[in-house]
Amino acid sequence: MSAHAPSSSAASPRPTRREQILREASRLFAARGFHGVGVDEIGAAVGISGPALYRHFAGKDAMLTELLVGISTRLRDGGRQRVAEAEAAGEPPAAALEALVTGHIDFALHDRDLITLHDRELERLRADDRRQVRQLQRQYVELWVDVLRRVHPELPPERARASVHAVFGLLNSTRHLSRPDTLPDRGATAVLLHDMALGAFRAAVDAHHGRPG
Amino acid sequence: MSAHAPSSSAASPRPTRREQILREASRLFAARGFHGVGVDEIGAAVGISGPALYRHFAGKDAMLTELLVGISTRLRDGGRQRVAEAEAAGEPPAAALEALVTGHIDFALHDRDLITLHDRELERLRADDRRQVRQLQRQYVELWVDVLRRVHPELPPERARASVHAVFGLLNSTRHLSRPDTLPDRGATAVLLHDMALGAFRAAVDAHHGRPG
DNA sequence: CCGCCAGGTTAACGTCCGCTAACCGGCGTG
DNA sequence: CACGCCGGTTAGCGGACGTTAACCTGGCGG
Repeated sequence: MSAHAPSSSAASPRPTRREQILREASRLFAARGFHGVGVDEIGAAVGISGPALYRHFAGKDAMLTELLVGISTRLRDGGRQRVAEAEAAGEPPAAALEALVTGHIDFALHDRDLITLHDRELERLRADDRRQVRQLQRQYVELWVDVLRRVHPELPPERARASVHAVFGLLNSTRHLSRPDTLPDRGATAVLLHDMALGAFRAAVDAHHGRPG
Repeated sequence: MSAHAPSSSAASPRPTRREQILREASRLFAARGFHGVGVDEIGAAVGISGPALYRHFAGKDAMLTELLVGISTRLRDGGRQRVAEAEAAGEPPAAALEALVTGHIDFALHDRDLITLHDRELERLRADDRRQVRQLQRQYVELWVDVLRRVHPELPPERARASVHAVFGLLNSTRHLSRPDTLPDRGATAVLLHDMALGAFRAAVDAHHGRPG
């Protein structure tokens, strides 16, 4: 991969050209699919045209790679940090799980296009890049599984993993949501998703002991 | 649309050529995306090659259209039928909701590729076909919303709709699941998803009254 | 037995697309 | 002031892709 990405941390007021391109590319890829968007179109979206993109990226594939590796990394690292903070504060595992849920929702609401891409266009990557992204995703899942099983040690690993995948599906549904026709504001949506995710987890646990009568 | 589809009901032992093509096309489209699959590839998957497909379909677009219209119609009609049956049997609304959940899970587990396609490749349709599919999807969502609000009349419509979308996300996560590395059998997965879906709905309702302390 | 047609084949066409080549202007630095 | 290079431009190439054309064949009805 190319060496010095501009260290995608807190929002810079003046986005660099690279960042503009990545932003527009993610928007277009999410809307029409990787193969459905041409380089001319991406260029036009940032006011330059066509082959000028090659001054910033090795090719169209490199843009998708950077987007997917970027979001997978940020998800994993953000999750790790939240869990570490909760533990450092001496909070119980349940608090760490809530922190994971809240963090993921923030991500899904803020970077909707990237959330869409990262489970939709993974197969378009070159084999080695795909392996890398899958590893990052797996580490993120395992982080959730570990925390979930610390809250409910009686939950078998495969069952915990399936529950986590299901909750990801629930949380990532924000991509269908959040259009003007839905809930009033993002806050309400976030709270609703938070509660539903925890409710789903609780149901997965309750059902595993005898069913609740 | 072309007139006489072979009335896609119960599994015929000898699938017609058209059905073979649709099956393989859905598999390939789900795996690599509509634009990522060539007609030669689809042909090869059923043992014929390339342009022979045009003896059965007007074009590549027509295959996708038929797949998406087909699954959207079957989802909506299947849901309507289950709700009608529950009502005819004099069962309470909660039973109808459970029937919807169970039916959707059956669908998601059995037609995984189609479930994937129908929220992933919608934008590739021609405008009028897209409108039709969206209308079918909307009717399916509204069916769920109506049943859900019959179970919990105090739930505001927008909140109910958001909950339904979130549960769809949860249920459709089977597409990530059900690989060999997950739960032992489909039955266990189905039960888990069923319980989590109902748990998520309950949480959406509980949170709406004062939070449970 | 003839002919037709359903359902294949291969060849070819036109377009689109990713990418490279060649060129160029402006601006910061020695 | 000259120069280099960063970041643009347009032209064009090569290959892939959807689709059409032209042709072929085997089985079935009259």
